[in-house]
Amino acid sequence: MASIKEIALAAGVSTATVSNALTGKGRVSAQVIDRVRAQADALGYRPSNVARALKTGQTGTLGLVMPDLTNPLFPRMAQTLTMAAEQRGLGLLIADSHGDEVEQCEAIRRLVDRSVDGIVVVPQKGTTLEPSSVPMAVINTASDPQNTVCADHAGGGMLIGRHVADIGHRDVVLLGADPVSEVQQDRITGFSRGLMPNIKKQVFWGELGLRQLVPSIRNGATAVLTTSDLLALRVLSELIRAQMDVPRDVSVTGFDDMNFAAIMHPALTTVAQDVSAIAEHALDVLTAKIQGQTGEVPGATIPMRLVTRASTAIPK
Amino acid sequence: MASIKEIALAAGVSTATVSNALTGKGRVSAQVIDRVRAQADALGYRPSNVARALKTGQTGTLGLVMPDLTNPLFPRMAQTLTMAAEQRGLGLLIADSHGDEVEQCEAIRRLVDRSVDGIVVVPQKGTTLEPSSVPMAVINTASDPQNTVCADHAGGGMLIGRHVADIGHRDVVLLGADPVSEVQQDRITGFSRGLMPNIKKQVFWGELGLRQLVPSIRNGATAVLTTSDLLALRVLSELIRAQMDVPRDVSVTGFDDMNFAAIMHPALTTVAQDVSAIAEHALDVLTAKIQGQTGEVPGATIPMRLVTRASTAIPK
DNA sequence: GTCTTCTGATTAATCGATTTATCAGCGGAG
DNA sequence: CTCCGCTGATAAATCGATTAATCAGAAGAC
Repeated sequence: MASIKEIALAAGVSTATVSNALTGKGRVSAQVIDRVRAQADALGYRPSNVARALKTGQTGTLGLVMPDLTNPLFPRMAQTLTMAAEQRGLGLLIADSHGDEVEQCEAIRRLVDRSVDGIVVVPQKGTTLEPSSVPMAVINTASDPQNTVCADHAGGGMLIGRHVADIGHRDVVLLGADPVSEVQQDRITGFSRGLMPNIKKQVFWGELGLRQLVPSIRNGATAVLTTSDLLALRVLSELIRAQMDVPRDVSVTGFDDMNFAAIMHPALTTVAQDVSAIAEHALDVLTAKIQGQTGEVPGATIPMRLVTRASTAIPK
Repeated sequence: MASIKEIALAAGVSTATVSNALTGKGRVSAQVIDRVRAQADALGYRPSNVARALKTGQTGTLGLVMPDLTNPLFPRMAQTLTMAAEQRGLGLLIADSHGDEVEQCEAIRRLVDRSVDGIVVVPQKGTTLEPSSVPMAVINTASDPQNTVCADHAGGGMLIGRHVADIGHRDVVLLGADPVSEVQQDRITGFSRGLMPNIKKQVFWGELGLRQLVPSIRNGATAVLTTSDLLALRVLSELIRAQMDVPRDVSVTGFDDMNFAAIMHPALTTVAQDVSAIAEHALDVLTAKIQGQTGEVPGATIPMRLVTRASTAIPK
């Protein structure tokens, strides 16, 4: 309600002096600063950052574009980014690109129209971003050339692969949900790399893959490595329906360590992303870009952590 | 980049006329409107809503305050609200009140400082909101006097209770996570109301309650009604550990129909919120308040929908 | 004593839109 | 012919801050 003008009037100085006193810029005597500060909080002054934004061209607000939130990891990312932004005194406007590349562009345009200072994008599977007027940070996967920071999906896959190999599996099924997703491709690649070369590997995708599962196991496979916890859950249902026990008859792994992974039965062996490290890094890069650092930053890759639980065991 | 001034120059008119032509206010001849529009999109003009906000006092941005996002329903609400706001041409700033009543106030203050036009609050369990200078809409539960709109938690509980009673259960355990939560209290109340009066009911809470479960079942209980899907998942693990089969030995129900409820094993009987109806109503009320409707709107209650799946069955 | 320098503050422009008050011109009424 | 009313457009104020330019006065240099 109270503006800089009222404070100026009350303190008997000019608005410029009030601004300088409150922001610490310019030259103001100590006593005047005190007087202005006193009047400011006597009047319950809160600066209008709309006005400030108009003059300075910075709104102190970032945008976040997320793919459709069916994947429960995204909300976690959104929340972590919100908190990380908050700590830097920034707001976060969230936009949703519900599964559509066109909508993704639209979402970015909307955010730009709302004059955000920068945008964090978790891109739609298999899309490329057109360059925009505002700085961007991309959270995707190492194999995306536009990538700014991401979890080490391939590395996480390797951890899983090596774990399964270590405990003795020699015939393994790799299951992904959608081959269009670069992230899932990288995870599958990681699996293969983590398993020894002499291990038999079969890669399946989607619904079709789910149906190929049981035959493969009857044919000798002893482990199913999936590219998401949700997918692992579906695999579990499928196996139970086929009267198979996890982990006695077959080991199953997930990816991302979602909230239910620890409490489901059997508890799921999976790998966890360091979401907060990713968020922090994304904002670091983005704020640097906003402040005009021009140098191209190489994409950072945050290691994943193996979480071994009950769903993997030594093959019989 | 291009401002109203450049358009004015290019079209040979004043800035006032440009503004009038583009917004459809004031008196402008048809030809001038055409000329201005042509220049506007020739220059790729995008209005600065920072400037607009400064003059009009409306930013076209709403705030959303959520409790800590451990509950996976909240992200869904956040996403739905984001989309609903988007459709109305509004932005949504999300703030998190990580589990703390003080933080909740802080979050609201931060949003007000960012000059949002109104705030949607999903309050922290067992807290009250202090009145603020900006319009608010509260999404909580019917028994909260500040409530604006909510799912019919008691009604949902009733649906569950009645379903379980209908299929023949006569000794039932009601399990909640935290008695401080008004929402969970209402759900439990609903359970009781849905079950016939002659049915034996025991109410348990939290970790302690989880440990009382198996004894109660050994003692004759045939169904466990929980106040959340996540809790139901934990119950399932507990029962499997005790060598009990769901639903053969005991029926289990959840609440909210979260993403994993349909694909876990056994698939979970639960009730679903009409999240999008709730979001729409919240925004309707909020925008009405912003436009100055002063009349107190009575809290609306959106019915829930029973989803029967494999986790409930006729008791043996 | 004059000239420079530095300090502490003010004046006024500015950001980009909206909006009120004003104005020029034109047609019709009297 | 003059006055009124209407239309289409403009000038200028305004929102609330930031900031470049300016200025008055005191202190220090020579």
